[in-house]
Amino acid sequence: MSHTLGLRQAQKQKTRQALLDAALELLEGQSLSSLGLREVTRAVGVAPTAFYRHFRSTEDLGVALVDQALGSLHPMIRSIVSTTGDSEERIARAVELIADHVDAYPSHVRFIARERHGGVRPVREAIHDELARFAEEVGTALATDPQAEGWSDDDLRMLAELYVDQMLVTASLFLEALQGPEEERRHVTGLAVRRLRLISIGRAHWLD
Amino acid sequence: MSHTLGLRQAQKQKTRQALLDAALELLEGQSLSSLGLREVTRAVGVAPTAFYRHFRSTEDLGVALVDQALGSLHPMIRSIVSTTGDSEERIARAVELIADHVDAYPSHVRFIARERHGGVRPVREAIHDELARFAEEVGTALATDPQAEGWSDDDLRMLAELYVDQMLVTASLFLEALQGPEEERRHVTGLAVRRLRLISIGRAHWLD
DNA sequence: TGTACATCAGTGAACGCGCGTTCACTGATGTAC
DNA sequence: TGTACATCAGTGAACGCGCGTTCACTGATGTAC
Repeated sequence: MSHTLGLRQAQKQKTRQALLDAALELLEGQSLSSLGLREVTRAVGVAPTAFYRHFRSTEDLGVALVDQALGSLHPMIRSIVSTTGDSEERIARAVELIADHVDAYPSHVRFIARERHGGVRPVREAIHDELARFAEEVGTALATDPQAEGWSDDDLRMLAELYVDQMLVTASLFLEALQGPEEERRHVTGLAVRRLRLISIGRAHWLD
Repeated sequence: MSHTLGLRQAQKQKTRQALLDAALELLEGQSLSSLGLREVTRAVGVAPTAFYRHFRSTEDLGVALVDQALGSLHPMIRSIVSTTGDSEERIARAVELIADHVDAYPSHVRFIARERHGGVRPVREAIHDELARFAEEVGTALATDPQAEGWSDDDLRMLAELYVDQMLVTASLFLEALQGPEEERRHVTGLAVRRLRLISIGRAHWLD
């Protein structure tokens, strides 16, 4: 029979997740470097000291949030990468998937955009490392594409990083448009599609 | 005869600038949303209350920093835009100018990268507005290029924004490489050049 | 199944500290005559 | 040029407050027999 968590462990996980969720919500209006431990526990409804049963510090909590936020991004990247069809179809599908992701996890996207260049080094580095892994994955996928014939490893890596960057920039634009009218979101969609189209054209003529 | 500031006004400006400089330095290790007024005055060596003679709050100081940081960026953009020569020469020159700018004003670049998606709305908006003006300027310059014939206003705008984004991304990469070995900086240079080259190629074949 | 003991997530009081903000002030600079 | 008054950048004491961290604790859950 499979191992079920004891009651105690399960309750602990629940509190931990509540702390992470509360922190993420509080981070919509501020940066991690100003997030207080007491703020978080107050939002959850536990004593401040309970925080230490789960994290050493808010910095430590921030690193855990990176795992969570980029964990939700990973499947989306896999989807985009594994989409089949011609260039134009794949672009449309990628932008659609990004928009859906922002709808589903706006606070994850905000957290990553904010802390990617934020004031807390370990968090910045965790994001950086994870994004490098994404680029690696995208690069590997690109390498299997017939279009990649004749490309150097360095150039493929460059393209992969450009795609990952564009994905984050696009997600960030959708996030800004989240509150706005439908028209604004369509504008972002159009912009993102044309950016990717330009990159795609550049890619097609790279070896000319 | 020209108007010279009185002694009193001159001294006030000096203190104000000292506050801005001290804040910028403190912001190398944290975000604006956690910057304290007392920290800043302590670094300058004035009483905490003196702060209020110059700014309503650290948020207000942040907006003033945006003016200063993007003010230093503006001439660089003009330089890049007004560079003549073929595509490859202009790309090399642009990347060189960006690298030099990061060397000259690393804390300006760090501040903009950090607060562009940071936790303080008025600062975020001030950066956003100013970057939109930069894109406008780049777009106007692009429109005069013979290569722009047949391009829609929307597509030109898209390209201009892509260039402004790339400039910031590149500046941010140079910033990360600032502490590292010369080799890393050459790597960033190569990467940035090839990114711009890919965009340039996409641009050349946009109307195919 | 029942009992005795161990574990440990969450508590609540207490601490010293630095924060932002107020206020009446001082004394150098500026201005009017 | 000198004098009398106004301005105002910077001061220093005081305030109430929320912060992160410590500590001994409680009582539900887990384990050994």
